[in-house]
Amino acid sequence: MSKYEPAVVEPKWQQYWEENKTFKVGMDTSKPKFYCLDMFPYPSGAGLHVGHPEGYTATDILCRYKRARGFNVLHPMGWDAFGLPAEQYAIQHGTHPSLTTQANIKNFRRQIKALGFSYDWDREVDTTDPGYYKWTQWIFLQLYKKGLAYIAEVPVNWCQELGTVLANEEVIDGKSERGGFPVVRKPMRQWMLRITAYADRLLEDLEGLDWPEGIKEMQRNWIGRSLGAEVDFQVDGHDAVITVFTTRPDTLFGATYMVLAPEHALVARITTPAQSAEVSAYVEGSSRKSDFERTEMAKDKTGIFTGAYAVNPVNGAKIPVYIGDYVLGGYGTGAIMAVPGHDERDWAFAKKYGLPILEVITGGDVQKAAHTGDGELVNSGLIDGLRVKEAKERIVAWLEERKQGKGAVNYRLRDWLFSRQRYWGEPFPLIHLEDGEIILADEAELPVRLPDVETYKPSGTGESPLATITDWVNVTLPDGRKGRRETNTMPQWAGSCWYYLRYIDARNDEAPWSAEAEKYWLPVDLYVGGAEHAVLHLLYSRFWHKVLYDIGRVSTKEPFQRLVNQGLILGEDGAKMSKSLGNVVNPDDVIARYGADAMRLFEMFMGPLEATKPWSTTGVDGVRRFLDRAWRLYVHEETDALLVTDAEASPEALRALHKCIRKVSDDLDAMRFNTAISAMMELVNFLTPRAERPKVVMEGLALLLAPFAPHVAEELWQRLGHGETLAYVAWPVWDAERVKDDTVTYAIQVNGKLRGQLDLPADVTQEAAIAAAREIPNVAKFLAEGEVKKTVFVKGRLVSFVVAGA
RNA sequence: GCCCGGGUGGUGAAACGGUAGACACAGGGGACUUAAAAUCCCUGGCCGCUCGCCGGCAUGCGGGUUCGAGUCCCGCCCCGGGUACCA
Repeated sequence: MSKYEPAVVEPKWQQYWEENKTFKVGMDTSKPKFYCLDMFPYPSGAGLHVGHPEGYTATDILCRYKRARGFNVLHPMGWDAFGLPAEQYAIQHGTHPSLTTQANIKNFRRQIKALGFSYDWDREVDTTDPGYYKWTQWIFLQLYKKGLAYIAEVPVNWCQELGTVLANEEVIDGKSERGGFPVVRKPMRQWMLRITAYADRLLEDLEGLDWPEGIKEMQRNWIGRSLGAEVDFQVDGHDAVITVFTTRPDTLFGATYMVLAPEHALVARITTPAQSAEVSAYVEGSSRKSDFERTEMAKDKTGIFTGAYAVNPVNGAKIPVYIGDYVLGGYGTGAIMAVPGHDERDWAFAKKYGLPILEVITGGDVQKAAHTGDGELVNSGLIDGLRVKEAKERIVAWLEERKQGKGAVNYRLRDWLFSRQRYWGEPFPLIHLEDGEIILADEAELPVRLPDVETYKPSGTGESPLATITDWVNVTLPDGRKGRRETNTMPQWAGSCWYYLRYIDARNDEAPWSAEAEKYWLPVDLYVGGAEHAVLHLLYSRFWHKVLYDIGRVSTKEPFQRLVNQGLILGEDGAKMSKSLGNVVNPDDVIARYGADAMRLFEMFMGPLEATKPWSTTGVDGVRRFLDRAWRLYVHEETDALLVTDAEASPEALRALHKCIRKVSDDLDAMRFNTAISAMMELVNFLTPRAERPKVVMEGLALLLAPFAPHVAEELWQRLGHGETLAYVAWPVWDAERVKDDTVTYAIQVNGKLRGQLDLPADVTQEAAIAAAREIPNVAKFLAEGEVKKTVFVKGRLVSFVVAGA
C-alpha cells in the first residue's frame, strides 16, 4: 500500500487494539484518573444516528489526549436497552424483545467499533441483562427501605379499545397514536419515588457543578422552589378553613377575593344552594380538561362564584370565594388569595368579573394595570410604610404569632411516577400478600427475572402482560401465606440512573460496585450528551446518587462534575435529519466512502461542539484531502518509501511544529476541537511545499493527529519505526524558545484606522517602532493632517497615532 | 410573556478590547495531462478610482464608552431552544 487507504488501515488498527486490549483499564493509583462518560444510546432498530458519533468522537479525542498526558482513563460504553419499540415489535411479530434488543445492540456495537473509539469493551453494560438489572432492583430495595418508594393511585392514559395504558408520547390530541381511539385519564395503582424529599439538595448542589448555566437554570426552574407563606382564611358561616399558598404575603391587605381549584375538597361544602347548579356544571366541565388545556391553551381566566365568603385574617374583611380552573389542585394548596392590584392574572380576572382592585403598594396605577414591582406598603395596617421585603417578614411573623399562617416553601417538582404497565422493563422485586403486606425479595433472590410469556399483548385490564402469567404471578411463601408478584415494571429511566456506577466495576457479581472502585473513579469528570436530557435523566440520576450517598454507597454528593452538551447535527439542507425528509446521513456510508478518521475529523471540524450545525459532504471531502496530504508528507505515493529523514530540522520547521503543539494542546484543554484541527492543517500546509521531512517534526505531527485520526496516526507511527501503539506515548511538549518569531508584523493606525504595516524585530523598542511607523509614506500623509496628540504602543501588536485638527 | 443560546463573506466558521474573515467548502485562474480525474500553485467581503503597501463601506439595527469595539455598556429587531396561568 502506498496511497492512504482507510479501508486497509482502519480495520488493521481496530483489530490491533482489540487483540492487545490496548484500552483496557484498571485502578492505578500512580496516575491521576480521568472518568469520561458518554450518554449511552438506546439501541434502536434504525442503527446509529449521526448525532451519536459527535459526542462520542469528542470524548474519544479527549480520552486519547489524556492518556498521552499520563492520565488513567476510564472510557466505557453500554446500552440503555429497555424500551417501548422492542415490546411493540414483539406484540406485532411475537419475537421476544430480548432477541430484537440483542440484534440491535450487535449492530450498534459494530457501528461504534467501526469509528475506532478507545472504549474499554470489557466494561460494556446492558440494562436488560439480568446481571445488570439485578442491581437496579437492589437499588430499588434501598429506596424502599429508606421510605422513598410508595404506592399511590395516579391517573394514567387508559385506552379502552387497546386495553392498555399508553405513554404520553403514544397519545396525540387525546387519541391513541395507534388506531386513533379515545384515551381517558384513569387512576391506577402506581409506584412513586419521593424525589421531592431531595428537592432542596438537588437545588443547592447545582452550585458546585461545572455545567452549562442554561442547564442548571432549567433544573432550577423544574424544581421550582418558591418561598412564601401559607395563610388560613376562615370561611364565613362554616367551620372550615381555606389555606392558601402565596409568594406575596405582603399584599395580604389587598386580597379582594379567593379562588379555589374546581377539585378543591371544600367546594361542595361551601357552595350556596343558589350557586350550586352553576358551580357543579363548571366543576364537571373542567374535569374533562387536561392541565394543559386549563393552563396553556386558556387565554381567558374563567371562574364561578360559590356564594361563600372568607374572612381575611389581617383585617376581618369578607371576600368572595370563587372557583376557577386556572388554579390547579395539584399545586400549592389548590387555593389562592387574589390580589388584583399586584398580580397580573388576578387583575385580569377581577376586571372580567367586576371585583374590586385595591392598591397596597405604591409605584403604579392599579386601576390601569397590576403593579408587581417593589414599592411602599399602604392601606396595610401594621405593615404600612415598609418595603416589600420587610413587609413579607413582618406579616409572616404576625401570622405565625396568631397561628393563622406560617412561612412556607413550595416546589413545582412532583414525585416521580416509577411504574409502567409493560413487559419489557425491570420487574419490581416484591410480593403483595393477600392482607396487603409487601414482602421484599431477599438480596440473595435477585435478580427477579422476567418470565417468558406466551404473548406480549396487553392484558386488557391495564395491567402489564406479566399479570397473565399465573404461575409467575401467584406465589406461596414457605410459611404458607399467599401473594401476587408486582406486575408493574420499572421505567426506562431506572437503568440509566446508575449505569455510570456499574461501569467502574462492571463484572462484580457480589456487589453493584466495590467501595474501592467508587473511591478511585468517582465522580465522573466529564459527561457529554445531548441537551434533550437536560432535566429528567440528569435530575433522576442525581436523586439516586444522593440516596446512595446517604446510605454510604458513594462518597461524592454529585455524580457528574462537568457536563457538556453537544449540538444537533442537521441535514445537508439545514433541516433536522429525518427519514421523511430523506436527509439522514448514515455513518456506515460515510466510513465506506471517506474512512472513519475522516468522519471523526469532520464531525469535529464543522464548528464548536455545542453548536447546532449542518452536515456537508464536500466538507468531509475536505478533511479527507487533508489526511491524504498529511499521508503524502510521510509516504511516497508510488514507491511506498518513507520520506522522513534523520536530518536536522530547520528553525522554521521547528517553530511551526511547536506553535502547532501549543495550539492543539490549548484547544484540547478547552475542547475547541475545530480550531485544533485548523492548526494541524496549517502545519501540513507549511510542510507540503517544502522538501524537508525531519523525523522530529513528523513524529510530533503524528502524535498530535493521533487523538483525532487514530488509525492513520498509528499507521504512520509504525512506519516511522515504532513497534508499539502510540496510545500511551507521551504528548509532545512545546518549547517557549522555539515558538518565538524573529520579527512581528505591527499594525500602524492613525485615529484608529489602519494606514500601514511594518515588520519589526520581536524585541523592538517603543521608540524605534514609533519612529519607523512615522516613516511610512502613507502614515506620514495622515500625520501631516494635524497634530499628534497621543501615541499608543502595544508590544507585538500595533502603533496608533491620535491626530487632532486638520 | 419569561429564561437560555445565537445573528460575521456564496457556505461551515476564526478572531487575549489591538491588522475582521485563520482553517475549510463552493467559485475563478494557471501548471501537469492527448484529455479528464487526482495533485500542485495563485486568487478570493462589497464599492470606487489615480489600480496602490490607495481610499471608502462592512460583523442584525440605533446609540454610548475607548486612541481603537465582532468583542464592553444601553435600547431595539430577528432566528433557534426551553418553559409557563406555579399563586
